[in-house]
Amino acid sequence: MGLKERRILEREQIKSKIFDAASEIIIDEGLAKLSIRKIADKIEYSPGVIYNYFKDKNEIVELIIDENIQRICNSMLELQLEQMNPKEALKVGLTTFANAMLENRQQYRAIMLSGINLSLFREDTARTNELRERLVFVLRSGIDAKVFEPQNEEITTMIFLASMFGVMNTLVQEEIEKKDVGDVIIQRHIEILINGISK
Amino acid sequence: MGLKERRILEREQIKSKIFDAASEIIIDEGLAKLSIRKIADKIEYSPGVIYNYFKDKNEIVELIIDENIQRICNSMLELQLEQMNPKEALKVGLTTFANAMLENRQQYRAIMLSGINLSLFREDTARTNELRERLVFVLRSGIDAKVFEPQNEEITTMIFLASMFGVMNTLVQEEIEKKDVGDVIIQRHIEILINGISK
Amino acid sequence: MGLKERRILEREQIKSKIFDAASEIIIDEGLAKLSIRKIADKIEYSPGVIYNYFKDKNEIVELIIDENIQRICNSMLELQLEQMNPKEALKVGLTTFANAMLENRQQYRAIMLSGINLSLFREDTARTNELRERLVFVLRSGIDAKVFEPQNEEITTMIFLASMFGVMNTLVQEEIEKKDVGDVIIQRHIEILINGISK
Amino acid sequence: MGLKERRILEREQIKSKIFDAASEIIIDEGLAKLSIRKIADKIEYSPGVIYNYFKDKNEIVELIIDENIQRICNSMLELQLEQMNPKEALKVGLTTFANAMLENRQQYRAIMLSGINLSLFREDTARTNELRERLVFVLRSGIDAKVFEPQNEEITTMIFLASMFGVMNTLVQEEIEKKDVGDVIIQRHIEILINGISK
DNA sequence: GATGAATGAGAATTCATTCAT
DNA sequence: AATGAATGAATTCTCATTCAT
Repeated sequence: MGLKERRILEREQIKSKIFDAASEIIIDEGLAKLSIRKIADKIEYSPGVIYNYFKDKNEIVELIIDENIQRICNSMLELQLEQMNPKEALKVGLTTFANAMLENRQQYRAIMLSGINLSLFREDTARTNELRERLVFVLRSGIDAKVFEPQNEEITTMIFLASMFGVMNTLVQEEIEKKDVGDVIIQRHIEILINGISK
Repeated sequence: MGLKERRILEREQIKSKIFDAASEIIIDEGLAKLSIRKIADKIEYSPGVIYNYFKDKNEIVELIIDENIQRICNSMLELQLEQMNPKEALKVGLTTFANAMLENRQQYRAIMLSGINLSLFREDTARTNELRERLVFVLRSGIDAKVFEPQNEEITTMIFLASMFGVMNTLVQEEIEKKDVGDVIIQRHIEILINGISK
Repeated sequence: MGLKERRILEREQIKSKIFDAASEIIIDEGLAKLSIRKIADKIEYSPGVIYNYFKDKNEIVELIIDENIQRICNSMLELQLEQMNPKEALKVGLTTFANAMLENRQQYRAIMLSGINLSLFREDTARTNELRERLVFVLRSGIDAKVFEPQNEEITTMIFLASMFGVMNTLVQEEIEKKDVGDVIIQRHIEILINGISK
Repeated sequence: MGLKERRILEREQIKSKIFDAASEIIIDEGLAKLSIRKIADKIEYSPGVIYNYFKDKNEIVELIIDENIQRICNSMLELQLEQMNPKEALKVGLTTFANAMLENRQQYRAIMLSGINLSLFREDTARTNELRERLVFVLRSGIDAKVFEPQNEEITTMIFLASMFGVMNTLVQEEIEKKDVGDVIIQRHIEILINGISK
């Protein structure tokens, strides 16, 4: 491995370190308490160094949020929902979505609270769009198959996602960390939602 | 009225003034922009005086959040849900709850943003307890009347409230301020939830 | 003297202290080296305190510059130029102007170099306008009296002021502080200018 | 050419590159925006390398200023003033001087802003000395030819140069960039100066 | 009780300079 | 000679809180 490669590698490592430190601070203390100085302290570098790797604090936050949104979306988009019946598809999809969100609890909270989760509904991020379209597709299939009540699929999708967010947020806030309790709540929640739109 | 009483009264009045000023700032500019200086400017007192009435800034914020939670709870607790059939009771109750939350969008957001809405589920505030109990009661009536599926009412209550929070949060964040659009979403949401637990 | 008056007085004193400290720093080290911290160090207060008296650093700088412009303008505007013959009026006016500028050498340099002396020609500050008008009037009188060559008075005024600035700047920079040497140069300069437009 | 010579040549080339990059930045963005990082970016070298060629940032700035002073001086020194009559010589000389200054407005401003144009009068830079001597010579010729008033030529030279600086500074600051307007002012200015010392 | 000046710690950011590689 | 990461001190500004009056 040449010098250049090592440099690049090291660079990536430090970038990761900064990224992870910021994530941890968000997890431990919340987004509002994140500061450049705290990150620097955590990685035991001087504050200025962070600007060698990121444009500004905002870039770090946005990257963390983006990364999480991508991860959450991807988890569901990897599924082969089209091959399942609509109810099953919804159930599997939403469950996967929930689990992906709970994977990084506090980071998810950062997303939720930063006002940036707008993007899930409004901005044209490829992934979030895909996610919504996938859900809309499943709902439409179900309506066509006379399994779901015929209702505006866009609105239903929005409600489902928003509702998921709310329940996830509560789980995180209530610090219901025991997997079994959380799972019961999530399952029941998804059941209610699917029931709620079924004939 | 003796001197003492007047003193106490005056004290309460100033406390209120501070409280209201802080509320207004949160409503107008958001929790992040709330500062002691701003409160002081608004009430036309000096900053220091605020510490004669409140321990610190945090206490004010917590009180405001509490008050809003109370208000939101009360709006629903004032209803005579017992006299309605369970479905109707749920629908009216949740709609009222939603409207109460949307009344002060920014303050509601402050509640969301501070990790304090824990209290809705965990802390033994009289009002929040009552709210939960009321919902549990309605659910139980519905189960007894064979209108709702027999399921753990505590969990269902939690899910309902959390789900409401999620949708409200999205409405506020998406800045869906037109009442009619918001109303459609809220109604559809409540419909899904009630349908979801109905036989 | 009541408490309030004393407070106001003290406030003015501190404001002056800040103002003077800033002036001194400009004088000693130049505008580029002026910083809030340096001011604070000089007055032996904490940096934050400065923001109790001035909006920001810029306000301080602008005030210093304004004040000096006012002072310089006033010195000339107080003269009764109309009662003199045009040549005499010009000579007295420009000499006064020069002396006023040299009074606060470094502050004058701050004005000169800050790019703010624009105002002398462009902005509609009452005083600077008046100054220009006064000179234009003198020139016009001289032209009417066939003492000066008929030429655009606005342009001549601009050239005179700019030329004065240049010579003053050089005197300050060259640190020609001995009054007699400076005076000779200034007198010769003014002579040349007046000669230069005379028939 | 031996290895040593090539090394020296290369060294000079890089030095030039740094120098030119810095000049461009000053021209485009002004002295205040000049930074080592920016220079490094421009020449596509790393920041550290600059310190192999220059002691520090200041040295670069001073060299640029020197160079500009040289250039401005040279523009006038190249003229064959001795072959003209004194008035013509002054007019041509000062006009050339003015145009040379306006060629690089920003750099000229850098000269003004740094207290370094001292050198024009005080330091024994060969070129600036020559410039002053040339003007002194022209003035003396005029005095001998009874065209100019007999007066101290050193002082007159100083006044002329200082006056030119003042007017140039104003032109640059007022952003009078249209050549025709600027030219009128410059010509009128030079006229006044020459008139001012003529019999 | 009220004042409001002052503090001190903290925020983000910039940048000349150094130095191990 | 060149790299570029790191430093450390600097910048402006904000704000909760304290305290002498």
